[in-house]
Amino acid sequence: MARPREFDEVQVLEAAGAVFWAKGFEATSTRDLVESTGLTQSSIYAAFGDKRGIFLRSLRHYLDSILLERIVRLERTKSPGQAIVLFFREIVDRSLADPQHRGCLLVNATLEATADDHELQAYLAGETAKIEQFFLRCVSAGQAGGEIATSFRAEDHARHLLALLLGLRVLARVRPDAALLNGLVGPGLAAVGLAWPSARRRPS
Amino acid sequence: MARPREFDEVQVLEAAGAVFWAKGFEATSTRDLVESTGLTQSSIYAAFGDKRGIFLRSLRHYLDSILLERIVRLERTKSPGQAIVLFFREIVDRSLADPQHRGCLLVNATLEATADDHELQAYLAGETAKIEQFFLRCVSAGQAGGEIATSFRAEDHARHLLALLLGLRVLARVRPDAALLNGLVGPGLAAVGLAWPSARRRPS
DNA sequence: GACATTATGGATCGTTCGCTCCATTAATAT
DNA sequence: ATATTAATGGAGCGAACGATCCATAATGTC
Repeated sequence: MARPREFDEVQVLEAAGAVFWAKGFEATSTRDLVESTGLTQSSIYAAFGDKRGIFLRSLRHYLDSILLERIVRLERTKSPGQAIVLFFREIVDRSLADPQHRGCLLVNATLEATADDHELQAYLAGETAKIEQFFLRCVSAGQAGGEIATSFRAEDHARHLLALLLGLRVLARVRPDAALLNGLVGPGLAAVGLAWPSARRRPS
Repeated sequence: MARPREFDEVQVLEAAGAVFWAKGFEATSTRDLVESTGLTQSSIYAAFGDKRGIFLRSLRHYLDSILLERIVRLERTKSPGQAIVLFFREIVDRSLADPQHRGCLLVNATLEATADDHELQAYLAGETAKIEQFFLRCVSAGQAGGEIATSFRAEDHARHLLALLLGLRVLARVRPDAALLNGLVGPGLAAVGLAWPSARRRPS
């Protein structure tokens, strides 16, 4: 047909996503993207349309390759309760391991999206709902199997776990402290009747 | 001495804060501030130094007049457990009542602050720590009085409540839904042994 | 090998950005 | 009154912004 691309799209999306992740959409300039991806402005605009386009693409790539992958992997190989516990285990560990303390690209994007941007709002709402549905499936199955507390409806347990996750990711950005992040998960998981390995229960 | 100011500083800080709250720091231009405050650029720069200056001042005003006020008021007039419950009650109600779905200015600012901005990071970390300390005082007193569960150390209960609050505020921005926001608080407060009035326990 | 098609590199477009200059206005101090 | 100090209004600064144009390079089709 024509001249082929010289760049690998996945590599470019990850390079661009890393900058958006660290600095946010507004604070990232197209020159920043040129520097991080190695592409020229021409190539970026030819391939992705505009700045918003490459942002949405890198956000989608991040969600599919990291978040969705984690959900699928845990749900396939672990029990419902263990899937929840290990989900939080991985999030905490990755949050603490990131020297840039970037938190979660989805959360960062969510807080930067304005109310009038209906398209992005709808997409972000849908993605958080995916996480919620993952928790819901785990809780429902866990309740049926006796692994998870039936104190509340599965829907509300799932909502609570979602909020716990998002709050954890906010704190990961501003206070990436092991005692804080590990400590808060214990009571959170206790609400659904799950034990958090690193939790120290109150000496009594 | 000299010519007095023609504007009311509190009004200006609230007008500026409202814009930063809705759009974020980067997406707010100094022209936006001119429009929302009614001041000229000259007056803004003379009074607050630069864009960052008026942002920090309006953030501080927001925290002192809304968040800190709420903490002081509830802690003075309510029992430890009820202070926690009513704190979440007010947050949920205000989140649902805001037609712009702005969430929380503190959370928004936290997610926009980059890791290299040590001054802002330290300030934001300190403010979240203030909320955590409020929860800690309530939990400690509540545990001593038998109102709050002693299942975990008071520190971890407080950390969990902080994460719950921040997660709630994230969801308030992207999914301001009554069933979601009310539903997630029930299991969260149950972890500390508190009842959430609007919670529907599982029919069994 | 000529042609059509697409990618690339680099310059550059018009706009908006944060911010400043300066003349003017309004107050107090002497 | 006059001098002094600070706030105001408006024009405008240089720089950075998102985005585009165009000549050139690299491929497949015929």
